[in-house]
Amino acid sequence: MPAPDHLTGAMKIGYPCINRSIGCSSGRTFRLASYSGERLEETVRENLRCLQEILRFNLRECILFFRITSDLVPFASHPACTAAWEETFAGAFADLGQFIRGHGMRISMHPDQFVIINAKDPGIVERSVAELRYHAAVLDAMHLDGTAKIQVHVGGVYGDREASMQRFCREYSRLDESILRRLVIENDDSRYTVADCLRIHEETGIPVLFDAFHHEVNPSGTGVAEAADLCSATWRGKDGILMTDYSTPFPGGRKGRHAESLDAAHFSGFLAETAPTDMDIMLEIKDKEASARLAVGIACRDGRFRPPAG
DNA sequence: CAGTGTCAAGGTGGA
DNA sequence: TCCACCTTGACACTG
Repeated sequence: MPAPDHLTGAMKIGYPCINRSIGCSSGRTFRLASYSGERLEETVRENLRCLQEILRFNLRECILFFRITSDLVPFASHPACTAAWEETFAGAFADLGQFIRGHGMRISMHPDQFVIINAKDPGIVERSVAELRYHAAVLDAMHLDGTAKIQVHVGGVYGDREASMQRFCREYSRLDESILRRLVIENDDSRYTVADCLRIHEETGIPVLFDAFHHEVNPSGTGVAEAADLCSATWRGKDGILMTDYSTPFPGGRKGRHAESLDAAHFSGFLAETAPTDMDIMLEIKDKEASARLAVGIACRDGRFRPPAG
């Protein structure tokens, strides 16, 4: 079922992984030491049920962008996990996917720091690929198209930026198609800038997700508006429009930290500045859905977001 | 039962 | 060469 017309093309706003309002988590996990097939199945069942609740909440609030937690299936890429979770929960995943597509929602995932595609140690690369395969399997199980993305950082520098970027390109070309169609890179706060990511894009074709906050902390010669525009051009039709990570600088300065709540004026200014660029915005703000609700209101008022009819 | 140390996985930079 | 830090929530143990 295609997304309703009134939802396509409009900016979508969202938040990552956790909803603090509804009293359940879709990322419940447990210690590896207490791993068992039963424990896994019980946890995944509960996580999927909660994910459904979060998405229903989001729909009510016109929050149409959401990042699914990497802990949805705990230890999925670990050798300890031999469970056929894709089969066991095929129906639940399919239902979630139908809900997402039917309401014109967009999904991303963001494996954490341990996924290093350009690592020098082949073992790290191998574990990273396994983790990416798991992320792709989750999105595939929901039958989501190529606009549902998996975002990663470029990786380590290892004292030689050029060689490390080349290593990224080399490893990238070896990835499965199921990963390639979803993988995007993101500029980070200390290693690889937007300019670095764009160079990797030129070599590989990989889309560049724009992290506005990281770009402020770790700039590369362009302003926010131009950087957003340049990143936007790396996304093709099948990728959907640009994804942007946005957060307000933490008051009081400690760089890299995320603010407790959205700075409405700053956000409004950001929207105005980047107005020419079509994008979906992920708010990396500690209070999660509260800020997303506020942002939806602001974007609505500023004419960047059209709520669903009815 | 509240408080808190620890958790699969890495890279970086200072000592 | 080693260790704290990055950033984060929550599991699971301790008293």
